[in-house]
Amino acid sequence: MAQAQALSRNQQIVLNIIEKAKGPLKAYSILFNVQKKGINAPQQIYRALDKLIEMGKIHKIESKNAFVACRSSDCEISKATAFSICESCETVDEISDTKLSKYLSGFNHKKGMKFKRFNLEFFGICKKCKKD
Amino acid sequence: MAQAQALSRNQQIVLNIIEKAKGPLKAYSILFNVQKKGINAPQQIYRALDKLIEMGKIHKIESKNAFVACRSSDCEISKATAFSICESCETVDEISDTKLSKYLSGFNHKKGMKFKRFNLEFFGICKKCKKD
DNA sequence: TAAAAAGTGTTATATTATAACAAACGTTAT
DNA sequence: ATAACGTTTGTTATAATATAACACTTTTTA
Repeated sequence: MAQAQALSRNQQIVLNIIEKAKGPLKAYSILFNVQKKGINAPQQIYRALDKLIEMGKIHKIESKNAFVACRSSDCEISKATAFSICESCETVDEISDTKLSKYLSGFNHKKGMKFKRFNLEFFGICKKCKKD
Repeated sequence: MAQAQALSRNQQIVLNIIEKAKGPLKAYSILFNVQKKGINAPQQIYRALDKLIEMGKIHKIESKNAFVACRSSDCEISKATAFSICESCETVDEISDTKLSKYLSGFNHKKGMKFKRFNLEFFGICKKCKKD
C-alpha cells in the first residue's frame, strides 16, 4: 500500500495555513500570510498547492479560485469532490454523502467517455444567512 | 411568461462567436476575435459574458475559465449545469441527462441549506483520445 | 555514492478580471 | 414630446490570478 507521502517544508507551511483557516483561502492571501516564514513568491505557493491537491490534502473551489483543506480522512487522492457554497456569506462546506458520491462515480457519459474525476459545486443561501 | 430578452449589439457579437466555436472560448480569445468589430477592451467582453450567463445563453466552465454556448433549448436560466471534459483534447460537452439533473436538483444539504444552482464538471479521456 | 527526482528561490511575465467615470441609448410615465 | 430612469457603451487604468524559465539544493533510489 502506498505510504502517506511526507510533506516538504513549503508544502507543510501552506497546508497548515489552509487547515487553520475557517474557509477557503486564495493563493495570494496565503502568500501574504507566509512571508514572515521566508516564502516570497507566488510560484512557491502555487507549487505547494499543486502538490497538495495531487495528494488530496486540499481541494480547489473552482468557482472561487480558492483552496480548502480536505476534511474527509479517506480522501487520499481526490477524484470526487462536492461542495456547498453560500452565495451570501461565502461559506464553503465539503459534502461527503456516500450516495451522491456513488451515484456520480458510477455516472458515465453516453458518448462513451469514462470519467475519472468530478467536481460538483452547489450554490444557495445557508441557514444562517436566511434568518437575516 | 417572461419574454425572451433581446440582445444588445455587443452581447449579440459575443454570443455569435461563442456559438460558432467548436469548444469553449476564453474571454481574451473572444476579445481578439472581435477587435475588427470595434470592441477593444476586456470590459466590453466581460460585461457581455455576464449578461449572457444571466440569460442562460452561455455557461462558464469554471475549471477552464472558458465559455460555451448552451445547447439545451430549455435552458432559459441556467441553474443546473453539467459538463464532460476530456483531459487530453480538452473537448467539453454539455451533459443533458434528465435523471442526473433531477437527482441533483433535488439534493439538499444536511445542514439545512437549500440549493438554487449547481455546476458539475466531469473529467476523463474521451473515446477518440483513448484510441491514440 | 553517483544519478535521478523532487523541491527551492528568484525574476519576469502572462492571463484573467474588475474599478471607475463619462457619454449614448432605450424605455416609460407624465 | 420630454424628463427621468435604467441599461449599455467606450475608455483608461489597475487588480488579481497564474505560469515560464533558470540556477541551485535537497532527498531518494539504484
